[in-house]
Amino acid sequence: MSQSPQQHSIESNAAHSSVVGETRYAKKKVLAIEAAAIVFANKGFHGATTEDIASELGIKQGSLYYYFSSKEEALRQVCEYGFENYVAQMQKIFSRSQPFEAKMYSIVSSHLSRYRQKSNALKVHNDQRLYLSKDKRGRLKELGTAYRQLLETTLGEGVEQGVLRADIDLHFTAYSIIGLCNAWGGNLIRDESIDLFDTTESCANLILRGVLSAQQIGTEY
Amino acid sequence: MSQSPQQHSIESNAAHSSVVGETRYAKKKVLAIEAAAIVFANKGFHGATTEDIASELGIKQGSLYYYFSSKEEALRQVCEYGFENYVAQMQKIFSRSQPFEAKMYSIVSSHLSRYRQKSNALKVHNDQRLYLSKDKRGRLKELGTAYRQLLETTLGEGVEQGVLRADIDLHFTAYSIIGLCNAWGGNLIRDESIDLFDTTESCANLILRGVLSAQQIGTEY
Amino acid sequence: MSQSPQQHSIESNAAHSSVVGETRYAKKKVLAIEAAAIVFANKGFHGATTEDIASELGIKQGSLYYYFSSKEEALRQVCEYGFENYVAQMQKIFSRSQPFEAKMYSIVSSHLSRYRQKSNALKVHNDQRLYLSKDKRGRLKELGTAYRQLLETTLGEGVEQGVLRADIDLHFTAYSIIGLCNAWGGNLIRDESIDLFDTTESCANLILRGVLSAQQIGTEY
Amino acid sequence: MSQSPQQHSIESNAAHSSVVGETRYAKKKVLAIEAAAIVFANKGFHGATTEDIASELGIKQGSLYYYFSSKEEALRQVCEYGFENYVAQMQKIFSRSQPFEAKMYSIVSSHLSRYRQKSNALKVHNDQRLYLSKDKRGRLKELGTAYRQLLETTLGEGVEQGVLRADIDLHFTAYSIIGLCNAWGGNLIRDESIDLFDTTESCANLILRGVLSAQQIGTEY
DNA sequence: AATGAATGAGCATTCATTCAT
DNA sequence: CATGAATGAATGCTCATTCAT
Repeated sequence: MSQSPQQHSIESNAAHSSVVGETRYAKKKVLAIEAAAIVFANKGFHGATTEDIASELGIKQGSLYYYFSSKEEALRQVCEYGFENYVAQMQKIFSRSQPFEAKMYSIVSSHLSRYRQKSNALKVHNDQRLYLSKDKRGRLKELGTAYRQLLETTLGEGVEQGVLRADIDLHFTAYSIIGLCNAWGGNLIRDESIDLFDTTESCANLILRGVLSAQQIGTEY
Repeated sequence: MSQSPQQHSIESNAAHSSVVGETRYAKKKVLAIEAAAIVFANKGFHGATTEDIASELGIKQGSLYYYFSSKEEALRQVCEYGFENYVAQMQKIFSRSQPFEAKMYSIVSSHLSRYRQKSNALKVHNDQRLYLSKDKRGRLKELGTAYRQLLETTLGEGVEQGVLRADIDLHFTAYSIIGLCNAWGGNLIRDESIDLFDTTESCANLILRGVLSAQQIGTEY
Repeated sequence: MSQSPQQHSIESNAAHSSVVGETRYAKKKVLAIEAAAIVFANKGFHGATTEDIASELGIKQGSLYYYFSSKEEALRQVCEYGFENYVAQMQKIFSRSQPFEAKMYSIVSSHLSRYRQKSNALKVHNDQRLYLSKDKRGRLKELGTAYRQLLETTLGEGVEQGVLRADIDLHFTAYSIIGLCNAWGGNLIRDESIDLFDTTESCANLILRGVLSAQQIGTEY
Repeated sequence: MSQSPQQHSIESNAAHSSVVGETRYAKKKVLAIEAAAIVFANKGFHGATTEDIASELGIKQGSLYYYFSSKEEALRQVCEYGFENYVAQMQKIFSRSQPFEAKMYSIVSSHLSRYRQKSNALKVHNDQRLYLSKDKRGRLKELGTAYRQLLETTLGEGVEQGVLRADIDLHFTAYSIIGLCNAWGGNLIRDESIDLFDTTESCANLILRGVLSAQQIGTEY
């Protein structure tokens, strides 16, 4: 049915035709995903047309089906592409052995700078993944769960080490960190004048220390 | 040209024919806005069809145009409806004289409970307003600016009173509070099992105190 | 089916309820036909909406059906209204006993001045009557035939009297006079700056004498 | 945005890929314009549907948009197509050096035979061009002006040569010739039994000599 | 006599998708 | 690999028409 050449999909982990290079197809497929990401990020899944994506990629509309078997499939691949990259980077951070506070800076910094580098795919994952039919969300759910657990584990370690308050809810806190970063990520993409470093600082600080002044915390807690 | 009855739009501030009752039209118009809000919240602006909205309202598709002159106009009215209500409630809170910490609880509580009460219109405002053409966003921008200033002012008072740390960025903090609440608001709508009270507590706590334990703060700050 | 009160249709020749006055209905019905004529003349039958007509008449769209049982019926009545008036006036001219040349002036003058007096109904008859379904054209065909015969008869008399050339085709000539007048009628409505008297003179002259100079005619004929 | 292939519009004057052949697209585009002309001529612009045009062309309704970006655009192109052809043919006639009277026969003959050859596009131009929005009429106005000037110039020459009466209004006469021919053109399309040659003769004769008999002209003029 | 409200059918337009070349 | 051409289903919107009040 589809003309898409599955024998060399970049999605498969199959051995490459050569050790060094990727096939021409695989290279262009990445470009296709990125083109789709740009378009979905700007117009939303339903607001985007296959024509938009094709012209972003510099090919004709019908030719897009050489790379994606359907528009929804394009969305799935964009989401996975964006989120996989993201999670992979986060895993590196989590595996590093460093003070908790520094780790938190790294987490936030990584998240935000990824947005600023026009990582449209991640934005698409965050904003549009719910438009995927359930049977296409499997891999994303896996990744999401893995990621949140990683984050929760890290937070749990912080609690055990006495660096974090014992009364925080790990699940809640993980979600909140992600939510806060996503909110600012959106701002960073929309408004280029926002300073990335300042925002990273502020976010990490808010998460770590909240807004109350020291004496207040002493007083009431 | 249009058959839509502009003479009694609920949007106008014109005096009603009687103090007590709204016209039948005005009542149904509100229902229409709410129906549109439900549909837009679930499917997104571009994913929703006028047929979806009409059937949610219990009328035929074409009849919807008796209430909205276009789909985009429906989006605009939903956004304004949701945001106006929200801002009005916030203004009440801001005008109350109460300790800062309590005020923060009120702000978060108000924001989140509004989502839980299926305030789809607010969710639509947050997620879909960017699909409005620029010339339809005027009122929304006004409201948004007014709201952020209110929040920033409140935070500024907290700083002056010494309740909040002097080094926080008011603008950043205001945005962050809104972003965090919106993230959890989305979760609350999607997942009914999440406890509203717990979430409110946790959000307010995170914003106020962050995650670090007391001695850490003492140590490093 | 229709709510239209046929008992006092202005179309019927039934005795009026009073010798002097027409009923209120009959008066407004005429206004309705004239409103429809204006709209059809400007926008064409298919380009016009019942809303256009109603608002021209100063009532609400649904109310129009009190006067016309359907849009097409409105067209029929406009056409008949316009053409009946026109034919009646022509009949007066034809019945007058006067030199042929003067008669031709009268015919042209009557036709053109009728257009200039915003006789939209006549324009509608000329331009839009073909959009009537065949079973609604009966009366119009009668009138048209009667009119053309009248005109042809008049031309025939001209030939018999030796005023007109013997070799002209009566049928052709009648059609041509009508066609020429209609063409100028359209111009007169569209462009108010065109002088009615000049145009009448010119039309009559063209029909009577053509464009050739006298000696040419002598020479070649 | 549109899938319509603008790069090879037959409207452009760009060099063709080969001297001999037009592209397949260009050929079918002409067919599309002619199909639209037939439908518009029969039903009027507003009375015609894109489905009518598509089925006349033998394709599905949606596919029509491969050739026209909108229904109104189709009307514009039909009008220009019809009128351009017509004006071009007229220009040939005007440039020929021949006695005035023969020229008039040519003009009328050309005009009428064009109608008879089912030149629906010309009829559409005459009857429907006013339904074009003003910003789409530019080219048509140019052509119309050019044509009328040509005709007026020719008539002016006739006057100078003494072939035409000195007292005729060039502008008026030009318009009248066009109007008369259009009126008969409509008849010729509608009624196949009308003889083209006779009609041409009669029209030219009427324009040249009018209807009065020779002695009358002598008498009164 | 008129209106508000609704309907349903029609229509222009868009767009994902297919496929021969 | 890529494209031109076409399709068909959907979808926003219009509008003549109906009818209870």
